Amino acid sequence: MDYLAGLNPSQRSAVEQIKGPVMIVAGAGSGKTRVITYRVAHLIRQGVDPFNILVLTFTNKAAKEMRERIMNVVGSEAKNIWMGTFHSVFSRILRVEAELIGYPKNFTIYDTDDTKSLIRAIIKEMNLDDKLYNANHVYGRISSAKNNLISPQEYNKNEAIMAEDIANGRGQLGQIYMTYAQRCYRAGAMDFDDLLFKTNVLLNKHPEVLHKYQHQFKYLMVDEYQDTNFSQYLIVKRLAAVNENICVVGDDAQSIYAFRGANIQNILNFQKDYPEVQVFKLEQNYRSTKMIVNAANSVIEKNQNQLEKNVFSENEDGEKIKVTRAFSDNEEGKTVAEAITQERSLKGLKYKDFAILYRTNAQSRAMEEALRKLNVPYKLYGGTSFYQRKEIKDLIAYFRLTFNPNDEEALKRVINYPRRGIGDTSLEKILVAADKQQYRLWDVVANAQTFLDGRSATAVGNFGLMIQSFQAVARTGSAFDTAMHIAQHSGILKDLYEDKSVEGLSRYENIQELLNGIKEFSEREDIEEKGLDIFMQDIALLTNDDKDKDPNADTVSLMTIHSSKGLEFPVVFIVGLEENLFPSQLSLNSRSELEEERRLFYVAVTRAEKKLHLSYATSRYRWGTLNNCEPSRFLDELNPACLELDFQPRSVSTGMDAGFQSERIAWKQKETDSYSKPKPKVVKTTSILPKAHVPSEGFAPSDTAGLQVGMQVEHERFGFGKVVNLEGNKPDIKATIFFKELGQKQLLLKFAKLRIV
DNA sequence: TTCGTCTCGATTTTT
DNA sequence: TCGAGACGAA
Repeated sequence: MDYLAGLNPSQRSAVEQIKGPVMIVAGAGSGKTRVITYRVAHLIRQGVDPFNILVLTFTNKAAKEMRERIMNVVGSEAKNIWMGTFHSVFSRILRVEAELIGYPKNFTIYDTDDTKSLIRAIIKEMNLDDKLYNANHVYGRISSAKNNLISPQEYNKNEAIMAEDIANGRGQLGQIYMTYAQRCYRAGAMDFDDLLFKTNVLLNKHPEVLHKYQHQFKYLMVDEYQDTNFSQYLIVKRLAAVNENICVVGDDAQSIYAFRGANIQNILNFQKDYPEVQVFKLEQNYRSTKMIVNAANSVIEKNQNQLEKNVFSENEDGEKIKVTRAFSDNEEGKTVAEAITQERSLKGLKYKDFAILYRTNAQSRAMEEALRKLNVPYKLYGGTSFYQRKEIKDLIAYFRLTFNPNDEEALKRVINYPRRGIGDTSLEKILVAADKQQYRLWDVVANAQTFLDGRSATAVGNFGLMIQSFQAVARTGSAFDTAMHIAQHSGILKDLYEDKSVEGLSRYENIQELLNGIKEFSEREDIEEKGLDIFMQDIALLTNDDKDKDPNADTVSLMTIHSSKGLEFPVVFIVGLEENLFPSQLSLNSRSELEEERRLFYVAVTRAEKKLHLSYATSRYRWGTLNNCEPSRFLDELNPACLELDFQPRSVSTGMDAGFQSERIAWKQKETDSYSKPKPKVVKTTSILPKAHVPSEGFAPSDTAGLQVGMQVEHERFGFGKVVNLEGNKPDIKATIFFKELGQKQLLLKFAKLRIV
């Protein structure tokens, strides 16, 4: 039981409570992973068969790490635990049970690109306006329907949803969803959301299957529970219904994926779902200094509706948080880079002790340039992953087609790559033929002569024969031999080899790397089935999972705050603390979105162990134009006692207690000044707008959903006014407002920042 | 069918 | 600014 010795009392009781529903509320840096891994180890030590334990995580990386750590305690038994991401665990189950719900066992998993491409195709086929039916928007809509377990049929029957779509001028959305689902079904494909949606269908329609897994998974644990969506919630709830040995771990303060359907209510309501739940709170932060923890607390307390907890640190007080103001994004980069070199030599730190976190990927450019100038080695996280590269996706599309020739997206991708004279027209004919007669795609391809004529029939026929030959090879060959055969005979390898450009070379190398990976897989001794089809099964579920990131490399880490979740660094820089950037402009419409931004800021702050730097620029290039920026409201929200400014904030009033609020006002003042005495400056659309009105203190735009004619409003710049008319449909509602100072103006509600008075 | 030019749109993204 | 997708000409 020595592993229990290193735990504090609340950690220890959370580990030891193995029966019944348990909720562990784990504050940032409170040793959460430790508790989960020890709890699983403890279950096994108490005689629970690893095979009866299911642990669900959100990332492959988390699953992998935990498994390794559990192995350190209990040894190789840990191999038999069911542990993985929601998607990987349930796709594994679906591969076994797929036929019960009408899918082939070797169904394809459509990734986001496949999904969007199919949606785009459907929108086109239906002759809809692709501006109005923007593929991203439609995808979001379908995805959230699935996450809330609304089937296409239910979607179309649901009056509220239909009314909303019609009000938005998108009455055909339900039809698109319907068609999309049919096309996926016909292609033998599931998208990411389907892996959970169809699992729910399976468990719902087949009580015997539900029963089987309920009895197999006697103990359930869910990590990052605050990030679960309804679909995931229900799967967990169903599986746990018999034994109720369910333990969820999470931190509502770190819920940052609501925009993707995560429902923070799942964790907030857990106690309602299981009234007899045992709640354990891990409140001691072992990661950060008191200063950082206090600062973080001072921010997060501005959110309403939280699980009550008191995160504290017994570490050293630590240094104050340094706030830097720069004139531009480039200057911000420069100060950060200089601070890193300085602090590194001053404190004897390594480059890998530093991280630069930002809200949006676009911000990395200025940072990268500055680091390069000072020869600071850095590593950029995020971005396109290996498996998202075009050449990799192309080759994989051939693999997909070999095992599931009805895979429409794979077919579209490679039927004419490399070039073989099958253009859009022929492809369209194939799709139309399949659609009209409800044939499977492959039936059309394999019988090309029936549907096409002349040259294109031959070309498509040959393509079909080629895929068949791949299937024959796959039946007997090893994963590697099959993959190599396909790479060669599809013409991909040749096509890339002939491209001698730098990019072409690296594409060729990437293919080599994929093939090497498959070779390694072929030679693995710990698994029995080693066909290419097995290798393919999880490939869509792999992401950046750091096949190339060497954790020992001494480099500064650059990443978005989202991808920093779960990580920690001695010194952290959070850059771009400006209104409309962080918090993001798009989050200002609703309280809940703003609260999510605040949680994001909380996550960022709590990544730091020893020292935190914050910075903002007063101007920044965005989409090619120079914009003026104001300091983020989050700077105001931090406890001023934790801050150390490297400049004198201009104060309009006393000069004392000058927070960023006054800095912001001062900034506005400055804009007004510069307005009165024009100087050669980069003219920006917003800066030439009237600035006469100084918004009332604490001005924050209201949710304008309920705005009605006759209401009094305040506009950030135009001042007070009265709504005289509203026209158009959401989200393009146009309001006519009569402003006291400026007269009548028309504003689009989605842009205008209005406060309802 | 293919290739070059144009236009639009643009957060975050564990899967 | 940058990239993907659409569109039009050869």
